[in-house]
Amino acid sequence: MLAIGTLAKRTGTKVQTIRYYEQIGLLPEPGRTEGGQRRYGNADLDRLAFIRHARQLGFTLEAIRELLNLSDNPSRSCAEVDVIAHRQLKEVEARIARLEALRTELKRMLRECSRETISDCRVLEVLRDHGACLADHQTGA
Amino acid sequence: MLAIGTLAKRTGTKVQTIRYYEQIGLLPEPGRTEGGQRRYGNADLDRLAFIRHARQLGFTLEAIRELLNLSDNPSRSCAEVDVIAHRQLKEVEARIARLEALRTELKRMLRECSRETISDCRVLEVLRDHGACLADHQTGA
DNA sequence: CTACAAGCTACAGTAGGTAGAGGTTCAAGC
DNA sequence: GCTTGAACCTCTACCTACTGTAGCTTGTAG
Repeated sequence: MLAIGTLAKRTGTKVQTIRYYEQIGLLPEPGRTEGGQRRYGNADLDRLAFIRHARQLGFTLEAIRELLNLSDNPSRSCAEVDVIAHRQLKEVEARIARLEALRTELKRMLRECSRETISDCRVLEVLRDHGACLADHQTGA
Repeated sequence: MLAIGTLAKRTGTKVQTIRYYEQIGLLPEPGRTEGGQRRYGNADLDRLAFIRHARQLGFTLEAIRELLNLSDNPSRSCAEVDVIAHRQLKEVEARIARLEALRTELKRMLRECSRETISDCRVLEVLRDHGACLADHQTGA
Protein backbone atom coordinates (compact mmCIF):
# COMPACT_ATOMS: atom_id res chain seq x y z
CA MET A 1 0.00 0.00 0.00
CA LEU A 2 1.25 3.41 -1.04
CA ALA A 3 1.14 6.67 0.86
CA ILE A 4 -0.09 9.72 -1.02
CA GLY A 5 3.41 11.15 -1.35
CA THR A 6 4.68 7.98 -2.99
CA LEU A 7 1.79 7.98 -5.41
CA ALA A 8 2.53 11.63 -6.16
CA LYS A 9 6.18 10.94 -6.95
CA ARG A 10 5.41 7.90 -9.09
CA THR A 11 2.96 9.81 -11.27
CA GLY A 12 4.54 13.24 -11.25
CA THR A 13 1.54 14.75 -9.49
CA LYS A 14 1.40 17.09 -6.51
CA VAL A 15 -0.08 15.70 -3.35
CA GLN A 16 -2.74 18.42 -3.29
CA THR A 17 -3.73 17.58 -6.82
CA ILE A 18 -4.39 13.97 -5.88
CA ARG A 19 -6.62 15.09 -3.02
CA TYR A 20 -8.31 17.48 -5.45
CA TYR A 21 -9.03 14.65 -7.91
CA GLU A 22 -10.54 12.67 -5.07
CA GLN A 23 -12.64 15.65 -4.04
CA ILE A 24 -14.13 16.08 -7.51
CA GLY A 25 -14.74 12.37 -7.83
CA LEU A 26 -12.11 11.47 -10.42
CA LEU A 27 -10.34 9.20 -8.00
CA PRO A 28 -12.25 6.95 -5.59
CA GLU A 29 -11.91 7.50 -1.87
CA PRO A 30 -9.00 5.32 -0.84
CA GLY A 31 -8.66 3.25 2.27
CA ARG A 32 -7.19 4.90 5.35
CA THR A 33 -4.83 3.93 8.11
CA GLU A 34 -6.10 3.96 11.69
CA GLY A 35 -4.67 7.45 11.98
CA GLY A 36 -6.60 8.62 8.93
CA GLN A 37 -3.85 8.68 6.28
CA ARG A 38 -4.76 7.63 2.74
CA ARG A 39 -3.35 4.38 1.39
CA TYR A 40 -3.43 3.48 -2.29
CA GLY A 41 -3.20 0.31 -4.34
CA ASN A 42 -2.08 -0.43 -7.87
CA ALA A 43 -5.52 0.26 -9.36
CA ASP A 44 -5.29 3.81 -8.01
CA LEU A 45 -1.83 4.17 -9.44
CA ASP A 46 -3.08 3.08 -12.87
CA ARG A 47 -6.09 5.34 -12.75
CA LEU A 48 -4.05 8.38 -11.73
CA ALA A 49 -1.44 7.67 -14.40
CA PHE A 50 -4.24 7.50 -16.96
CA ILE A 51 -5.58 10.87 -15.80
CA ARG A 52 -2.17 12.51 -15.91
CA HIS A 53 -1.40 11.12 -19.31
CA ALA A 54 -4.69 12.40 -20.69
CA ARG A 55 -4.10 15.79 -19.07
CA GLN A 56 -0.72 15.95 -20.77
CA LEU A 57 -2.57 15.42 -24.03
CA GLY A 58 -4.72 18.42 -23.20
CA PHE A 59 -7.96 16.62 -22.34
CA THR A 60 -10.14 18.51 -19.89
CA LEU A 61 -11.06 16.86 -16.62
CA GLU A 62 -14.63 16.51 -17.93
CA ALA A 63 -13.40 14.65 -21.01
CA ILE A 64 -11.26 12.47 -18.80
CA ARG A 65 -14.26 11.74 -16.63
CA GLU A 66 -16.11 10.56 -19.76
CA LEU A 67 -13.18 8.44 -20.85
CA LEU A 68 -12.97 6.84 -17.42
CA ASN A 69 -16.69 6.09 -17.46
CA LEU A 70 -16.33 4.43 -20.83
CA SER A 71 -13.30 2.59 -19.65
CA ASP A 72 -15.26 1.28 -16.67
CA ASN A 73 -17.89 -0.19 -19.05
CA PRO A 74 -15.76 -2.24 -21.43
CA SER A 75 -18.73 -3.61 -23.35
CA ARG A 76 -19.69 -0.31 -24.93
CA SER A 77 -18.53 0.78 -28.32
CA CYS A 78 -15.11 2.10 -28.96
CA ALA A 79 -16.76 4.70 -31.18
CA GLU A 80 -17.67 6.84 -28.20
CA VAL A 81 -14.04 7.01 -27.18
CA ASP A 82 -13.18 7.87 -30.74
CA VAL A 83 -15.60 10.79 -30.70
CA ILE A 84 -13.99 12.25 -27.60
CA ALA A 85 -10.50 11.86 -28.99
CA HIS A 86 -11.53 13.40 -32.31
CA ARG A 87 -13.11 16.33 -30.52
CA GLN A 88 -9.87 16.80 -28.65
CA LEU A 89 -7.89 16.69 -31.89
CA LYS A 90 -10.15 19.33 -33.43
CA GLU A 91 -9.68 21.58 -30.42
CA VAL A 92 -5.94 21.20 -30.53
CA GLU A 93 -5.87 22.02 -34.23
CA ALA A 94 -8.06 25.07 -33.71
CA ARG A 95 -5.73 26.31 -31.00
CA ILE A 96 -2.71 25.78 -33.22
CA ALA A 97 -4.31 27.75 -36.05
CA ARG A 98 -5.13 30.60 -33.72
CA LEU A 99 -1.65 30.69 -32.24
CA GLU A 100 -0.06 30.67 -35.66
CA ALA A 101 -2.08 33.72 -36.61
CA LEU A 102 -0.87 35.40 -33.43
CA ARG A 103 2.72 34.50 -34.22
CA THR A 104 2.45 36.05 -37.65
CA GLU A 105 0.97 39.21 -36.24
CA LEU A 106 3.55 39.48 -33.47
CA LYS A 107 6.41 38.95 -35.90
CA ARG A 108 5.07 41.59 -38.25
CA MET A 109 4.72 43.98 -35.35
CA LEU A 110 8.26 43.37 -34.15
CA ARG A 111 9.74 43.62 -37.63
CA GLU A 112 8.38 47.12 -37.94
CA CYS A 113 9.66 48.30 -34.59
CA SER A 114 13.01 50.05 -34.94
CA ARG A 115 12.39 53.52 -33.58
CA GLU A 116 14.05 54.98 -30.53
CA THR A 117 11.33 56.35 -28.31
CA ILE A 118 7.97 55.06 -27.32
CA SER A 119 6.08 57.82 -29.02
CA ASP A 120 7.27 56.32 -32.31
CA CYS A 121 7.01 52.67 -31.25
CA ARG A 122 5.30 50.57 -33.86
CA VAL A 123 4.37 47.85 -31.37
CA LEU A 124 2.26 50.19 -29.33
CA GLU A 125 0.98 51.78 -32.49
CA VAL A 126 -0.17 48.46 -33.89
CA LEU A 127 -1.86 47.56 -30.62
CA ARG A 128 -3.47 50.97 -30.53
CA ASP A 129 -4.58 50.82 -34.14
CA HIS A 130 -8.02 49.39 -33.65
CA GLY A 131 -9.62 50.81 -36.75
CA ALA A 132 -10.37 47.40 -38.15
CA CYS A 133 -11.57 46.00 -34.84
CA LEU A 134 -13.99 48.88 -34.29
CA ALA A 135 -15.32 48.48 -37.79
CA ASP A 136 -15.85 44.77 -37.15
CA HIS A 137 -17.91 45.28 -34.04
CA GLN A 138 -19.85 48.25 -35.35
CA THR A 139 -20.96 46.48 -38.50
CA GLY A 140 -21.26 43.12 -36.76
CA ALA A 141 -23.50 44.30 -33.94
CA MET B 1 -20.25 60.53 -23.39
CA LEU B 2 -20.78 56.80 -23.74
CA ALA B 3 -22.67 54.42 -21.48
CA ILE B 4 -20.93 51.19 -20.54
CA GLY B 5 -23.12 49.15 -22.89
CA THR B 6 -22.16 51.29 -25.85
CA LEU B 7 -18.48 50.99 -24.98
CA ALA B 8 -18.97 47.24 -24.69
CA LYS B 9 -20.53 46.95 -28.13
CA ARG B 10 -17.94 49.17 -29.80
CA THR B 11 -15.03 47.13 -28.46
CA GLY B 12 -16.60 43.68 -28.47
CA THR B 13 -16.27 43.38 -24.70
CA LYS B 14 -18.82 42.23 -22.15
CA VAL B 15 -20.10 44.85 -19.75
CA GLN B 16 -18.95 42.81 -16.76
CA THR B 17 -15.49 42.56 -18.24
CA ILE B 18 -15.22 46.34 -18.46
CA ARG B 19 -16.16 46.66 -14.81
CA TYR B 20 -13.67 43.92 -14.03
CA TYR B 21 -10.89 45.82 -15.81
CA GLU B 22 -11.78 48.89 -13.78
CA GLN B 23 -11.73 46.84 -10.58
CA ILE B 24 -8.21 45.53 -11.22
CA GLY B 25 -6.99 48.99 -12.22
CA LEU B 26 -6.50 48.49 -15.95
CA LEU B 27 -9.12 51.10 -16.77
CA PRO B 28 -9.40 54.34 -14.76
CA GLU B 29 -12.54 55.04 -12.79
CA PRO B 30 -14.80 56.88 -15.20
CA GLY B 31 -17.09 59.82 -14.47
CA ARG B 32 -20.60 59.08 -13.31
CA THR B 33 -24.05 60.50 -13.93
CA GLU B 34 -26.03 61.88 -10.99
CA GLY B 35 -27.70 58.50 -10.76
CA GLY B 36 -24.32 56.74 -10.51
CA GLN B 37 -24.00 55.28 -14.02
CA ARG B 38 -20.57 55.22 -15.66
CA ARG B 39 -19.90 57.53 -18.57
CA TYR B 40 -16.89 57.13 -20.84
CA GLY B 41 -14.96 59.35 -23.24
CA ASN B 42 -12.84 58.63 -26.28
CA ALA B 43 -9.68 58.12 -24.25
CA ASP B 44 -11.41 55.23 -22.45
CA LEU B 45 -12.53 53.79 -25.76
CA ASP B 46 -8.95 53.88 -27.06
CA ARG B 47 -7.53 52.34 -23.91
CA LEU B 48 -10.06 49.53 -23.87
CA ALA B 49 -9.55 48.83 -27.57
CA PHE B 50 -5.80 48.65 -26.90
CA ILE B 51 -6.39 46.16 -24.08
CA ARG B 52 -8.73 44.00 -26.17
CA HIS B 53 -6.38 44.01 -29.11
CA ALA B 54 -3.48 42.95 -26.93
CA ARG B 55 -5.62 40.24 -25.31
CA GLN B 56 -6.46 38.93 -28.77
CA LEU B 57 -2.74 38.65 -29.34
CA GLY B 58 -2.48 36.55 -26.23
CA PHE B 59 -0.81 39.07 -23.91
CA THR B 60 -1.60 38.50 -20.25
CA LEU B 61 -3.27 41.28 -18.32
CA GLU B 62 0.02 41.80 -16.46
CA ALA B 63 1.90 42.27 -19.73
CA ILE B 64 -0.79 44.67 -20.88
CA ARG B 65 -0.45 46.59 -17.66
CA GLU B 66 3.26 46.97 -18.38
CA LEU B 67 2.61 48.05 -21.94
CA LEU B 68 0.10 50.63 -20.75
CA ASN B 69 2.57 51.96 -18.20
CA LEU B 70 5.21 52.31 -20.90
CA SER B 71 2.69 53.88 -23.18
CA ASP B 72 1.86 56.43 -20.48
CA ASN B 73 5.56 57.42 -20.29
CA PRO B 74 6.35 58.18 -23.92
CA SER B 75 9.93 59.25 -23.21
CA ARG B 76 11.18 55.81 -22.25
CA SER B 77 12.86 53.47 -24.65
CA CYS B 78 11.01 51.43 -27.20
CA ALA B 79 13.35 48.59 -26.24
CA GLU B 80 11.28 47.81 -23.17
CA VAL B 81 8.20 47.39 -25.31
CA ASP B 82 10.20 45.22 -27.64
CA VAL B 83 11.25 42.96 -24.78
CA ILE B 84 7.65 42.36 -23.77
CA ALA B 85 6.57 41.64 -27.34
CA HIS B 86 9.50 39.28 -27.85
CA ARG B 87 8.70 37.46 -24.64
CA GLN B 88 5.14 37.08 -25.88
CA LEU B 89 6.34 35.73 -29.22
CA LYS B 90 8.51 33.17 -27.44
CA GLU B 91 5.56 32.04 -25.35
CA VAL B 92 3.34 31.72 -28.38
CA GLU B 93 5.97 29.67 -30.19
CA ALA B 94 6.43 27.40 -27.20
CA ARG B 95 2.70 26.81 -27.01
CA ILE B 96 2.56 26.01 -30.72
CA ALA B 97 5.36 23.48 -30.38
CA ARG B 98 3.64 21.81 -27.47
CA LEU B 99 0.29 21.63 -29.25
CA GLU B 100 1.89 20.21 -32.38
CA ALA B 101 3.35 17.41 -30.31
CA LEU B 102 -0.10 16.75 -28.89
CA ARG B 103 -1.61 16.72 -32.35
CA THR B 104 0.88 14.13 -33.51
CA GLU B 105 0.20 11.93 -30.51
CA LEU B 106 -3.59 12.23 -30.85
CA LYS B 107 -3.46 11.41 -34.54
CA ARG B 108 -1.29 8.41 -33.95
CA MET B 109 -3.67 7.23 -31.25
CA LEU B 110 -6.71 7.64 -33.51
CA ARG B 111 -5.05 5.97 -36.47
CA GLU B 112 -4.55 2.85 -34.43
CA CYS B 113 -8.11 2.71 -33.12
CA SER B 114 -10.23 0.41 -35.26
CA ARG B 115 -11.47 -2.18 -32.84
CA GLU B 116 -15.07 -2.75 -31.98
CA THR B 117 -15.30 -2.78 -28.22
CA ILE B 118 -13.75 -0.70 -25.56
CA SER B 119 -11.78 -3.54 -24.13
CA ASP B 120 -9.74 -3.45 -27.35
CA CYS B 121 -9.72 0.31 -27.77
CA ARG B 122 -6.31 1.65 -28.68
CA VAL B 123 -7.12 5.16 -27.47
CA LEU B 124 -7.74 3.99 -23.94
CA GLU B 125 -4.84 1.62 -24.20
CA VAL B 126 -2.47 4.39 -25.20
CA LEU B 127 -3.73 6.59 -22.38
CA ARG B 128 -3.40 3.70 -19.99
CA ASP B 129 0.06 2.77 -21.15
CA HIS B 130 2.06 4.84 -18.72
CA GLY B 131 5.20 2.74 -18.75
CA ALA B 132 7.31 5.52 -20.13
CA CYS B 133 5.83 8.18 -17.85
CA LEU B 134 6.43 6.13 -14.76
CA ALA B 135 10.00 5.50 -15.81
CA ASP B 136 10.46 9.24 -16.27
CA HIS B 137 9.29 10.13 -12.82
CA GLN B 138 10.95 7.24 -11.09
CA THR B 139 14.34 7.97 -12.55
CA GLY B 140 13.85 11.71 -12.41
CA ALA B 141 12.78 11.94 -8.78
C1' DC C 1 11.22 7.06 22.62
C1' DT C 2 11.97 11.05 20.35
C1' DA C 3 12.38 13.90 16.23
C1' DC C 4 10.70 15.35 12.23
C1' DA C 5 9.10 14.36 7.61
C1' DA C 6 4.95 13.62 5.83
C1' DG C 7 0.27 13.40 6.43
C1' DC C 8 -4.37 15.67 7.64
C1' DT C 9 -8.37 19.42 7.01
C1' DA C 10 -9.93 23.75 5.67
C1' DC C 11 -9.63 27.76 3.50
C1' DA C 12 -7.72 31.30 0.25
C1' DG C 13 -5.74 32.48 -4.00
C1' DT C 14 -4.36 32.22 -9.10
C1' DA C 15 -6.06 34.09 -14.37
C1' DG C 16 -9.53 36.04 -16.75
C1' DG C 17 -13.43 36.48 -16.70
C1' DT C 18 -18.96 35.02 -16.52
C1' DA C 19 -23.62 34.66 -14.36
C1' DG C 20 -27.22 35.85 -11.37
C1' DA C 21 -29.97 38.25 -7.68
C1' DG C 22 -32.15 42.11 -6.40
C1' DG C 23 -32.58 46.81 -6.87
C1' DT C 24 -32.15 51.64 -9.46
C1' DT C 25 -31.84 54.89 -13.42
C1' DC C 26 -32.33 56.60 -17.99
C1' DA C 27 -34.73 57.72 -22.06
C1' DA C 28 -38.26 57.08 -25.49
C1' DG C 29 -43.06 57.13 -26.48
C1' DC C 30 -47.58 58.69 -25.39
C1' DG D 1 -45.71 64.77 -17.23
C1' DC D 2 -45.85 59.92 -16.79
C1' DT D 3 -45.03 55.24 -17.67
C1' DT D 4 -42.50 51.39 -19.15
C1' DG D 5 -38.77 48.55 -19.80
C1' DA D 6 -34.05 48.19 -21.27
C1' DA D 7 -29.97 49.09 -19.35
C1' DC D 8 -27.55 50.19 -15.46
C1' DC D 9 -25.90 49.44 -10.42
C1' DT D 10 -23.48 46.47 -6.49
C1' DC D 11 -22.39 42.24 -4.58
C1' DT D 12 -21.60 37.64 -4.53
C1' DA D 13 -20.66 33.27 -6.33
C1' DC D 14 -18.94 30.37 -9.93
C1' DC D 15 -15.78 28.43 -13.69
C1' DT D 16 -11.00 25.39 -14.69
C1' DA D 17 -7.34 23.07 -12.82
C1' DC D 18 -4.85 23.49 -9.62
C1' DT D 19 -1.49 25.58 -5.85
C1' DG D 20 -0.30 27.36 -1.35
C1' DT D 21 -0.69 28.19 3.57
C1' DA D 22 -1.85 27.53 8.55
C1' DG D 23 -2.23 24.79 12.25
C1' DC D 24 -2.45 20.36 13.75
C1' DT D 25 -1.66 15.01 13.78
C1' DT D 26 0.52 10.62 12.38
C1' DG D 27 4.06 7.42 10.93
C1' DT D 28 8.60 5.81 11.02
C1' DA D 29 13.76 5.82 11.34
C1' DG D 30 17.39 6.01 14.38
